This record gives sequence, structure tokens and C-alpha cells, in this order.
Amino acid sequence: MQSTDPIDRFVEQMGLITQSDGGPRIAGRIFGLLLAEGRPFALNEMAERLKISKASASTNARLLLSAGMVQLVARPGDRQDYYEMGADPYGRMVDTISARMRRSAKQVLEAEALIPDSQGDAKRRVRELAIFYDRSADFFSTWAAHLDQSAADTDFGQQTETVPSHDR
Amino acid sequence: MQSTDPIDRFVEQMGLITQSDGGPRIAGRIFGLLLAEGRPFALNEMAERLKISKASASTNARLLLSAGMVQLVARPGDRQDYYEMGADPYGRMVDTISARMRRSAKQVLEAEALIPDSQGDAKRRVRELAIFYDRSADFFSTWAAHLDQSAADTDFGQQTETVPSHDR
DNA sequence: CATTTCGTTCAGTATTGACTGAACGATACC
DNA sequence: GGTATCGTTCAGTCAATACTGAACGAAATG
Repeated sequence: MQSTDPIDRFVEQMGLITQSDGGPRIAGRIFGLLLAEGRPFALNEMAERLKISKASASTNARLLLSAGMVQLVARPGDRQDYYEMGADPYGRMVDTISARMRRSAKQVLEAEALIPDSQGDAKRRVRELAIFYDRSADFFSTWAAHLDQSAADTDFGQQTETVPSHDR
Repeated sequence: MQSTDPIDRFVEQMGLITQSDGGPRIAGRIFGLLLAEGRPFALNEMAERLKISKASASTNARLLLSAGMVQLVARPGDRQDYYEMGADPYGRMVDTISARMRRSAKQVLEAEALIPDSQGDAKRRVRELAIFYDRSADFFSTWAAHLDQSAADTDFGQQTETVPSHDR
């Protein structure tokens, strides 16, 4: 018997999306749960709801935490760690992609530096790859900043407006 | 005895970058080789140079081909398949990311449609996620188009004889 | 027709990494 | 001090998949 609850369906879908993006499925499921429910969850709560071990809940929640996609919330007189959606999870997602590209740019540039001038053509092509990575990192970073701004705007007003189209 | 050739170093680095991005290491190495050498390679040539099996060379070359990052080149009176860098590999890389986001947008939207109006808040938040994916896909797509334009400018003078990719 | 030389496919292997259960240290409560 | 309840860590298991070797079909060559 498989769950027919639409929220659970969404949560599982997020797990699959995250998995196809190369991440752990459970991380996606946790994020989906926090997004859909819109309230803080304790580790034990998540583990029970998602039918996963406490260890996995802890590990993956902290993974999302390090990516800035969720945040810790404390409750007075409660020792438990509560996790909830971050303030700007989407901007952080894009930031993560940007950071990965920046790292690639750096690594490629280091490899490029070792290529002697006698191999000018190869050196140039490799340098162009590094530039591509770096420029893309810049580009994604501006998009992340834009998302961040939108999130801040949304927090102020009560009604949610669609993301304004970027200039060009 | 490890190779100290700077080109080989770059090729291995590309393999590692591709692997950390969730792809097969060999695909990255092939792309790095074609980029650095800047000339067409036959399958056997790649296999020998990279010390991989012919099967891996074939599989991964066709993976890159399907992603549009490399292209097939034919030589008169030569039955071998020669692969070389694509016309706009960087634009295609970004296109791939964009396409993945578009697919996620669609999947999330499908899940959103199943959520009843009685759970309005959850429904809204899920819809916002879908919008984020879709807008990001748009954004990345414009960046890919920009890269494509740059590549076209650079390629102005050159002419390369290419064979349209078709399945056997 | 036989042979060679391509590229692809497929079964098997090996490696990577996600996930779990159990043990542990820390902290609050009795 | 003793007990209970946290979260984290770690060794072990399991599943996914990258990669290989061998077999195969196709197409040119003799």
C-alpha cells in the first residue's frame, strides 16, 4: 500500500529530484517536508514521519544546514533541535551551483598555469574554459542575489508576488 | 610512475571535476582531451591515450555527443568515428543545467496540482518552488544563448566539416 | 566468401556512497 | 548520583553504477 497523501507525494518527488541532481535522496525529502509543512520539525519527528533512521535525519539535516537551505530553531525549555526552511533557500541553491563553478574555474586555471607557452593553442583553450567557469559563477551569483532580494521583499509584504522578470 | 605532462594533468583534473558534478569520470577526461588537443580523435586513439577500454570510450563519447558537447567528424575513406569539441560546448553545458531545472519545475508543478485547496499554505509554497525552478531555467537559458553568441563570433573565420549526429 | 576492422551491447566485477543500528558523550531532570 | 533524552559518530551493510572484457553485427576489403 503506497501513500496517496499529496504532501507525501511531493516529499517523495523532492527526494527523487535531489537524487537525480547527485545528492542524497533523504536530504531532498527533508527539504520537501519542511517546505510543505512550513513549520519547524525536531529530528525525531522527521525520522518518524519519513520512516528513516535518526542517524540519517541528523546527517542530512546538517547537510542542508551547511548549504544554508534550512536553519536551526530553538524553543525555550526544549533541548531538541528544530529545523525549518531557511530564509532564502532558493538563493542558497543557486549559490551552491555558483560556488561549484568557481571552484572548477580555480582548478582549471591551476592546470592551465602548468602548460608551457610552447603549447600556446592548448593553453589558450584551457584558459577559455576557466574563463567560462568564472563568468558563469558571476552570472549565477547575480541571479542568487536577485532571488535573495525577492525573498526579502516577500518577507516584508504579506502577499506573495511572482518573481519580477530580470532586466535585459 | 605518474605522468607529469601538464596536458595529462589537465585531462585528469577534468575527470575529477566531472566526477564531482555527478558524471562519469571518463566523460570528463575525454572532453578534456579533445579540448586540450584541439583535434579530432578516433575511438581507438582515445582508448589508448587515456588507457581505458574501447567500450568506455564509445559509451562516454556518445554521452558527450548526446549532451552536444562533442561532435562527430567524418574523414573521406575512413570508417572510423572521429570526435572533436563541439561548436559551443559551454552553451550546451548551461543548457543541460537549464533543462534539468525545467524538468524539476514541471515535476513540482504536477505534485502541486494534487494538493487540495484546503491546504492552501502548503500549496502556495510548493507553487513558489516550481516558479523558482522555472524562472531559473529561463535565466540559465539566456546565459546559454549569450555563450552561444560569443562562440559564433569567435568561430567566424573558421570552417569545420561536421556530420550531423544520427543514431545507428 | 572469408577476413579484417570498425562500433555497440551485455554480463560480470569493482568501487563508491547512502543508509542503518548501536554505541557514545553531553545535558537536563529525578 | 542515577536515569532519561537528546544529537552525533562510526563500523557494517546494501544498492547503484562506472568500468571492463568478450561477443556480436555491420561494413569495407581481399
